[in-house]
Amino acid sequence: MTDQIRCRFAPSPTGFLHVGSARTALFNWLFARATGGTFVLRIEDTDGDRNRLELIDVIFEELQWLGIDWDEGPLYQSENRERHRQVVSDMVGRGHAYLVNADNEVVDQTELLADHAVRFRVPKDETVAFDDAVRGEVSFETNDLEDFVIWRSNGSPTFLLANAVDDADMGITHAIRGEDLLSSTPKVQLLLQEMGAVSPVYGHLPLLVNEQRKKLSKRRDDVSIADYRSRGYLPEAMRNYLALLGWGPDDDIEIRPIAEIINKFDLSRVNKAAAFFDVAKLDHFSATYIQALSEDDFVAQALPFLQADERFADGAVDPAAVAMFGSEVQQRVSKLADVGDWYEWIFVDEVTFDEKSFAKGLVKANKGDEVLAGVIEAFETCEWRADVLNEAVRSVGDHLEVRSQVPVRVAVTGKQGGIPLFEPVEWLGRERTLARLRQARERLASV
RNA sequence: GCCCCCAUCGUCCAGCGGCCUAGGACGCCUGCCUUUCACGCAGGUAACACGGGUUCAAAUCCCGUUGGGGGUACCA
Repeated sequence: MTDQIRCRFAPSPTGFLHVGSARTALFNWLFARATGGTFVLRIEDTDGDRNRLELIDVIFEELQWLGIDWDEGPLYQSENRERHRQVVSDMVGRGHAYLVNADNEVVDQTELLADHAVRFRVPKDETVAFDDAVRGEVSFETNDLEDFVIWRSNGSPTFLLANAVDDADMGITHAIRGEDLLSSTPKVQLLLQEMGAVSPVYGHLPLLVNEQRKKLSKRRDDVSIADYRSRGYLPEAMRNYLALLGWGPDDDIEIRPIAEIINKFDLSRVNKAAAFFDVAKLDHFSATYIQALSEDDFVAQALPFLQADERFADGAVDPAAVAMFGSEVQQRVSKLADVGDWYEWIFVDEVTFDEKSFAKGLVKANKGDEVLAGVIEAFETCEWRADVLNEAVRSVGDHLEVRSQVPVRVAVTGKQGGIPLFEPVEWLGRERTLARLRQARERLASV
């Protein structure tokens, strides 16, 4: 049981889950699942900011949404305050750490004092080396390290101290985290060493970067998992995509069930170079997962997004109609928030013309007005059935020797592209369709 | 500045000394399908940063250069 792997995801309670953090959580989870190890969730609330519990819940929700479950925890670092204090106090007692006042002047005391911070006494002329699980041998000289703070003057431990103590206490065997923490590793190792604790194996994941190749930042970049969730990306797609940032299976198959990913995952084969979070590729993954949904499932998942879509009046979205054209929409979207684009003309009272479409599909179209006139005439009396409507439009086009569908489509939907036209038109009904056709003709005449 | 890390198509990965005239995916382009758009299918475009070694043989190992990034807080 001693070689049982234990890894952890240790976010700080910021109130949202960053895509980079999510990737870190995912890799830890994959590693645990791949090795039969234990995945622990620990909240690094070193400031003891427990009144922000609801912010922590957001992180749990996003992890659950991604299908990342944990075996132990959540544990709160703030609950180990006394233990942390004891460790710091012991270090001071042993002379391996010292007090410092508000002006950063050394205070010669062997007991912890209020309003005094504690700095760790970094040994001189030593080399701290460790074998990083993804990077291999990494080493630092202690002479390059300053005596860092391990205990704040407000009576709380710093990340460095709490991290070292908790990993040791929890028997964490592998600490897999972002590369931004690489240079803090020697400090943690020094702490561990001083405590006489065994160091976990560290594995530093390559950073996720933006197009400028800078670390993804909350301010500049679109980084909240919640945002992607609210845009209707499927969690399986997001998880699959995230798994491929910094790692790839040796058989080149990218989109695959999570069980296979777990099977193929190998921490030692994780990349070292930073990766760009490419939304275009995410879109492709998401589209693929959406297409794989059953039609019923797609409709059920799309409905809430349509109902929340501000383009539609209350009650305008007819679930039966959504279901009727569901499969056509399903193969055209990459995220659920986009379904409204395809249903828009169907559920809206008055279509808004896309200027480019209107110009191309009607103004510049060959005999656009004549097509509309012919179709209006046919639609006034023909049987109101999709196939009949389709034939009528074709026949008008044949007589005029032009392609007649696009002008009609633009007139009725306001746009050039879209799902097959005639079934929705049948659903729309004669009156509304005719009204749109006539309105388009008037608009055309006024150009 | 100092410390550390990194370097294969525009992007994400495969490649772990010979199978590489470098493979897959996204994107982009072309064609097919289709009186719309998309899906699908078939093609195409495009990379081992540079310079030295080591070796019979290097994208793969070593060194250097250049470039990029991270850290350098009583944030984590």
